[in-house]
Amino acid sequence: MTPRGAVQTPAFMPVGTVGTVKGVEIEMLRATGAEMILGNTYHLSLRPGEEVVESLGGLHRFCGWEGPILTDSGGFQIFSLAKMMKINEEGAAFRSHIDGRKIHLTPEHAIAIQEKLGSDVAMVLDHVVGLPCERSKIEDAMHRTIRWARRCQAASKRDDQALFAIVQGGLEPDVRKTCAEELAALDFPGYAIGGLSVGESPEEMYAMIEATAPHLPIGKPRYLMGVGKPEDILNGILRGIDLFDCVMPTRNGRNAMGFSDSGPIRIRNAQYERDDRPLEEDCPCPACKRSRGYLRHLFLSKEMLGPILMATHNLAYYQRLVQRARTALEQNRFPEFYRERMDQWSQGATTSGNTTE
RNA sequence: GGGGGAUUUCCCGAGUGGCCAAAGGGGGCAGACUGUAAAUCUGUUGUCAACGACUUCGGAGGUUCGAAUCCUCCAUCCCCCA
Repeated sequence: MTPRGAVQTPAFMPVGTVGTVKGVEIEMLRATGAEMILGNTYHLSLRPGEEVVESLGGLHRFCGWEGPILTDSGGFQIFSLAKMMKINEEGAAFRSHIDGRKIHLTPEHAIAIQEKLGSDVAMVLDHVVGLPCERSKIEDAMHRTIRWARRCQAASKRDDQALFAIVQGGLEPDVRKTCAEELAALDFPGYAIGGLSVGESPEEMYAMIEATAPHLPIGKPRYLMGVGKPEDILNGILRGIDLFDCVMPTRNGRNAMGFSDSGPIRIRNAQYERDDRPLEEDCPCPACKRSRGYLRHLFLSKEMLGPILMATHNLAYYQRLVQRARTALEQNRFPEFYRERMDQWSQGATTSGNTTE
């Protein structure tokens, strides 16, 4: 599927914004079962700069990950760094979050940067708006995203790099549909659904996937950007999504939350002080060779191994989750698997996060 | 033996008549985190029948309408002079 090998889908791609999946060494990352990871155009362009990455052999060699890499375009930063960004038809003008200098990111720049980084999949520059948002703004952003997608397509030259388009449209089903159809006509090798998990409810998000997916070309990868919690992943798969990425396993892991089949485990909580069990009984990750009590101790002691182990566990958990989903799909029993998982997670939630006492 | 300084809520440490259940840190407890400005952020941390009441600032008395804050004695610790 990519020049660096196939990726089994549905797949979860860990996020390595600045050329590292935070806290997780490449060896460990591979061991979790991850096949493809993310990098970020905006961040890497700011530091160390795409020229530097290129001169050091491209992003793969630079960071040591030999598998496929997808780079995000910086479109998400139009949303997340909105306070220091101005947008117009030409592109986005950022104030660097590092040193305050002005950065111009146009669709053409976004492509040029990603070509220098040498990722396997590049993303078009899109216009992400936070939700809720008034319809007129959503329409503007959607049309701009399509115009920018055309410009990205025109600027794209590397034939060893796929370029994915991104569907926008906020919470307006018909705007999503229009966007999907117009982008589908442009014949991109893959399509993403963007602008979700930016303030809306899970139900609204699922509804938007349903409003979009049917209008995307059949047989091409569908990537739900930035999503999400374990239950969001399964809900995405249920609605036909092939690719996911999210900072949640790494960030929440660093912040002492572990994911499990019984729901989230806030490992700092006093209830785990003398808990001899691993986070998850059958998990093969290095964190699960230790007790919850030990992991808690690491966090309370502010030892860096805590975040490292927890992030690693979460990535392993996410990989095992999509792996199990793949198996269930192959065996034609995904709905059962889905039901089973959702039931157990919601059970864990009703017992106030107290997983197994 | 003489002189001076200290003692504050779990810890450190502000506060020197009312606006003090008492600043600020730390620690504890709980929560948040969805294409990463995040190893970050938020709330909470005397007790209770709790928009009110009660008990706290080394101990015991006292002054005052009112004391962590002023006075007396006691205890403990530190410094200086013998």
